Amino acid sequence: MAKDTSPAKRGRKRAVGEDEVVAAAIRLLGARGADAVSIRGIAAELGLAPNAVYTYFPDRAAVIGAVVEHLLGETDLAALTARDTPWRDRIHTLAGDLRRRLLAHPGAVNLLLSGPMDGPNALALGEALLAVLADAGLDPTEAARASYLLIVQVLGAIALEAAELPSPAPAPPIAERVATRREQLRAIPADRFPRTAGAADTIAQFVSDEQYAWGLDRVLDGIEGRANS
Amino acid sequence: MAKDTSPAKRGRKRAVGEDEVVAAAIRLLGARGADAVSIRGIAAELGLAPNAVYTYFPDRAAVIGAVVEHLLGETDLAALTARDTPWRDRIHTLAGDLRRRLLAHPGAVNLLLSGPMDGPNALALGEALLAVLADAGLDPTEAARASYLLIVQVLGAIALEAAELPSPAPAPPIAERVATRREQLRAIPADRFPRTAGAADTIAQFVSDEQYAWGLDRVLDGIEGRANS
DNA sequence: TACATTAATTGCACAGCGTACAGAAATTGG
DNA sequence: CCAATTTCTGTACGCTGTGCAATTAATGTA
Repeated sequence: MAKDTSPAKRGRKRAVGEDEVVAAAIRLLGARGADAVSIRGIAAELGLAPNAVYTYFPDRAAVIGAVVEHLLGETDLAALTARDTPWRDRIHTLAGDLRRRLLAHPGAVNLLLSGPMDGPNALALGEALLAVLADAGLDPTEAARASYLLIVQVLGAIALEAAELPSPAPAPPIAERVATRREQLRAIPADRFPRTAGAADTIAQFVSDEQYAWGLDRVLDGIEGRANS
Repeated sequence: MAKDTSPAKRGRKRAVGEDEVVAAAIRLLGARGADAVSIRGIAAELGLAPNAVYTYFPDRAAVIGAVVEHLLGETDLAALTARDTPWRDRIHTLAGDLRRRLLAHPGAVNLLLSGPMDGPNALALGEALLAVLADAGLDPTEAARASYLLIVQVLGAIALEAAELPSPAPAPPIAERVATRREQLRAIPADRFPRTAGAADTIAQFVSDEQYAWGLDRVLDGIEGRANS
C-alpha cells in the first residue's frame, strides 16, 4: 500500500510535473484558443524543449485527454447528489456549471469531442448522474439511457454555441453574441425562408441562457415521463 | 436575368470547378478521415498545385464550409414536409438519415461543429423543421426553440458517437462498436462505480440505433408537451 | 494576325505542427 | 568514484496553411 510514485528513483530530476503540463495547456487554451494547445506551445510555456513533453505524455492526444479530465474534474459532483434539492434543479445546476466552464475557453468542448471520454472523472460524472436519475424514479436501464441523453444534450448545446465563436478570446458576453446573431439574421430573404425570417428574434437567442435551460427542460420533461414506470 | 456566370470571361480557363473541389474533399473525407481533408490533399486529388485551390476558396475554412453545405444539401427535405406522415415519424426519418450520412465519414460532424452553419442548405433545413413543428401544433416561437433543440440533439448524439471512432475508415458496423465498448466497460471497478458497472450492458449500447431513437423520442415527448398550448 | 489584358496556375518560401532518434546532462545506488 | 538510469536537448523529417512573384493560357481589340 506504499505510494509507489515516490520511492526515490534513480535518474535525473523532473523539471516540472504532469499537472504543470496540463496547467500550461489550459493556460494556452484560455488565452489563445484550442489551436494554441500544441506540444510546442506547452513546452515554450514551461521553458522546455518541445520533445521534453513526451516524457510526461506519449502523444498530443494524451495531453488533450488529461486536459479534458481536468476540466471535467472541476465540476461539483457533491451538488449533484444533494438529495434535499429537487433532482431537476440539481441537473440544471450541473448543466449550467458545465456550460459556463466550457465556454470560458471556447474550443474546450471541441477537445471533449475529439476523443472518447473514458477517464475517471468522466466516469465519476456518469455515476453521479445515474444516482440523480435513480432519485428521479427511473429504473437502472432507463437511468443509463437518460444519462447519456443528458450528456448529449449538454455537450451538443455547448458545441453548437462554441461553433460560431472565433476560437481565440474567452467568448464575448451573451448579449453581444445575441446581437451579432440578430444582425446576421437580418440578411435572410423572407420570401425564401418565411418562417425563419419570422422567428428571427427567437433564433437570435439560441445562444442564450434561456434557450439552454428551455432545451434542457424539454429533455427533462421527456425523461420525467419515464419515471416510476 | 442572364446567367452572369458564363458571359465569356477573359483569362485562362479553370482546370476544375468549385464543385469538383468539394467532391475531392468529400472523397478524402470518406477515404482517409477528416484530417486528410487538407488543401494539399485536395490539390493532389485534382492534379493541381496546392495554392491553385485558393482560386476557388479564400481559405481552408471556406472549403470546409462548402463541404458542410454539400453534406447538408443531400438530406431529403421533401420527406420532412410530407404532411400525410405523422410529424414525429418525419423527424425520425430525417434524424436517422443525417446520422447515417454523417457517420459514413466519421469526422464529418466535426467539420459541421467547426464553424457556424449559416449556408443556404442549413437555412433550408431549419425552415423545413419549423414547418414540421408548426404541423405539430407549436406556435412560431416554441417551434423555433424546438427546432434548435432538435439540431442540438441530433448533432450532439452524432458527435459523441464519432468522438470514440478513430478518424480514418468509414466507421465499423454498430454491432462491432457495441462489442468494443462492452469490452472496455468490463474494466470499470464495480466498487467505485457501482451503478455504472451495473448498467454496463445498457451503456455499451449508447452507440446503437435504439439509443439514438430513444433519446430523440424523449426530446420529442418534451416538445409534444408544448403543443397546442 | 499581333498585342495587350486578364485570370488561373505554378514555384518557392516561411512559419508552424507532431514526433522520432541520438546524444548530453543530471541524479542516484552501489 | 563509477555505473546505471532517467530526463532533457539538438537535429531532422514530413506534414500543414498560405503569401508573393512569375508563368501560362485564354480572351478582346487593333
